[in-house]
Amino acid sequence: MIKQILHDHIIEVLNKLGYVHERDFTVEVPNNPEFGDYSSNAAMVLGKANKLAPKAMAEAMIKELKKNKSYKKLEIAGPGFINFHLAPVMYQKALWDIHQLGLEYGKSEHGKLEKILLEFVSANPTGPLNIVSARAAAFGDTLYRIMKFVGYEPTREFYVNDAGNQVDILAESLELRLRELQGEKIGDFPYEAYHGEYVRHLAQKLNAQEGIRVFMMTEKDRMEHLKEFALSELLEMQRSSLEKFGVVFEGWVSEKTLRAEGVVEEVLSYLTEADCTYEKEDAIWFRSTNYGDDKDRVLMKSDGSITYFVPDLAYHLTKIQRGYTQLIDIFGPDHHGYVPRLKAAFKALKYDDNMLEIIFLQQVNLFEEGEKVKMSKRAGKIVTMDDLVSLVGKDSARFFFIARKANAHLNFDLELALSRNNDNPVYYCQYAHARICSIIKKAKKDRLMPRSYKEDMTAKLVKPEELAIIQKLADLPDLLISIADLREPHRLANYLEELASHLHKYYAKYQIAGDKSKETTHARLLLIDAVRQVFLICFGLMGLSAPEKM
RNA sequence: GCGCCAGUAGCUCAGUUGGAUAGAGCAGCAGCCUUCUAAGCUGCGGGUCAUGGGUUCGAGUCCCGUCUGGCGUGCCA
Repeated sequence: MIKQILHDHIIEVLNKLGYVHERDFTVEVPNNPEFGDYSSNAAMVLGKANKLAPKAMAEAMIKELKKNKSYKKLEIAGPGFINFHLAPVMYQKALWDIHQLGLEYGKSEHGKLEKILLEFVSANPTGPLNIVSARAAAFGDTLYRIMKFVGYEPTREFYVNDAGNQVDILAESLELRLRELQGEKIGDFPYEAYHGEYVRHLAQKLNAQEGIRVFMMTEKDRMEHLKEFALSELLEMQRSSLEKFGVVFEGWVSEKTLRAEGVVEEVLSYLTEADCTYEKEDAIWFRSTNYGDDKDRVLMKSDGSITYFVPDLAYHLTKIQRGYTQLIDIFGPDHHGYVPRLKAAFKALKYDDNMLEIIFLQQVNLFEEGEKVKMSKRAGKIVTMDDLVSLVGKDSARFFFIARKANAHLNFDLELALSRNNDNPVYYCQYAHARICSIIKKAKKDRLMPRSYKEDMTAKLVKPEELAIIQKLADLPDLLISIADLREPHRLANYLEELASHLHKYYAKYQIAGDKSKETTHARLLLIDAVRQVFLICFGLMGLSAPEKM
C-alpha cells in the first residue's frame, strides 16, 4: 500500500525528468532502520539505460521527490539507493484507510478474474486420507482463498481415480474380508491387497447390511457391487475428513464418468492424429520422447486396458475446454516423474504447456518426542489426516502445513503443535488477536471507547512501535498479491507471526486503553482495532479460527 | 547410472524474486506480573549460508562442477 504509493511517486518523477524506466525497480523495507522506512534501487537499476551514474540520477530524483511533503528525509546511500524517511502523517493516513476498508482491506482486482483451476489432494479413493493429503489440502485451500481475494477466479477440484487397477484390488480386498467374516479360511492376506483396518470395517458394515446375499451374485456382479459400495463409503469418508479440515471442493471429477463419456477414445485419437503413437509388443505407446520426456509411455497395455495417464490427460483437456487459462496441479513428492509426459502431451496436441503448472509438496514427517513416527502403508499402519486433526486440532494442523514452503520437507512436531505457549506459533498469533479483543472489551466496560473513530485521532500515533505496526499492516495488500502469483502461502504464516510479535511488544511497553490522555487512548484503540481486522482477514485466508478469548 | 527437490545458528525454519552489517522462534543463561490476558515481554551469547569455481558495481539468492540427504526412474496410480 505505502510501497505502491512510493512506487507511483517515483514513476511520476522519472517521467517528469524524462528518464526511461523499462526495467522494474523495487521499493522495499530495508533490514537496517538507518536506511529509512523504505528504500528503492530505482537509480541503480535504471542508471545504465539513462546513461547516468546511479548516484547522479538519484540526486536528480531526490530533488524532485522532495517537493512532496510526505517525506521527513530523503537521502542517497551506498551505491545509489534512495532512502525514504516518511513523515508520520503518511502512516497515519494509511491507518485510516485500512480502518475504513475493514475486512475488505487487502482485497484487489489484481487477478483480473482469470480462471484458474486448482487441482489438489486427488487421492485414490482406496483408503483414508493421509498426512500428505492433509498438507495438500491446507496448501491448496489457502492458495485458493488468497487467489480469490486478490481477484482471480479460482476453482478447487478433486480428481477421483474411481476406475482402474487400484479399485479392483480394493474390491478384492473387501471380498476377502467378507469371506473372513463368513467364517472362511482365507490364508495369508495377499501382499498387494489393502491391509488397512478400514477394509475390515467396510466388510462389517456390508456384512451387516447384506450378509450372505453378496455371495449369491455372479462373480462379475459381485465385484461391481463391492466396488460401488467401497467407493461410495470411502469417498464419503474422504469428503467428510476434508470438510472437518475446512476444505471443500467446487468439483469432484470422476475418472469413471470421464471414461463413460468416451474421452479415452477421444484422447487416443487426438494423439494418433498428431502422429505420435505407435504399436510395440501389443501395446500402444506415446512417443513422448519427441517432446522432452525420458522415455516413451504406454497408453494402452497389451491386455487392452488403458493406463492412468490417458484419462488423466483427458481430464486436463476438459479443464482447458471449460475455459481455464491456468491449470495448477498440486502433487505429492512421488509424482514428479509424471510431469514430463503430461507436458509432452500438451506439446504434442499443440497446447501451450506453460498453462500447466505443477507444484510439488515434499513429504511430511511426524515427530513424537524427538523420534520420527514410522509408518507403513503396506502393513496398514499409517497416521491418517483424521488422526492428526483430532489430535492437534484443525488450526494447528493447518497452520503448520501452511507455514513451510511447498518444496521443503516438513517436519511436523506433534508436541509443539499441541503445546499451548509461545513455542507454538498458532497460539502465539491467536493469542495476539484474543488479547486485542480483550483490551477492547475492557475499554468498553471502562467507557474508554470513542463514540466513533475519526481520522484526526490518528495524529496521536507517533511512537516508533506504532508506526512500525502500521507499516506492517500496510504490507498486506502487496504481500497477498505476491503470495498468489508466486504460489507461496507460507509467507502469510510468517507475516502473521511478525504482526503478532509487534502487537505483543507494543502491549508490553504501552498502556493501550487507559493512558492519561484520552486522545492517545482513542488513537491506540483505533490502531489495535486495525490490527485485529488484519488478523481476522489473515485467519480467514488460512482457514483458522479467530478466538476472542483464550 | 539418469532425473527432480533440498542443504542457512545446537534444533525447527525465514530471507521481500540480485541489494547495504544474513534474521526469527526454540533450546541455554539473566531479568519482568498490586496496572488492559505472563499462552506475553526484555537482555546476552550463538554463522566458512554444504563445498569449489564462474557471471557483475553487488551473490544465501543466478550458472557450472563436487559432496550429503529425500524422492522418482512400472504395460502402478
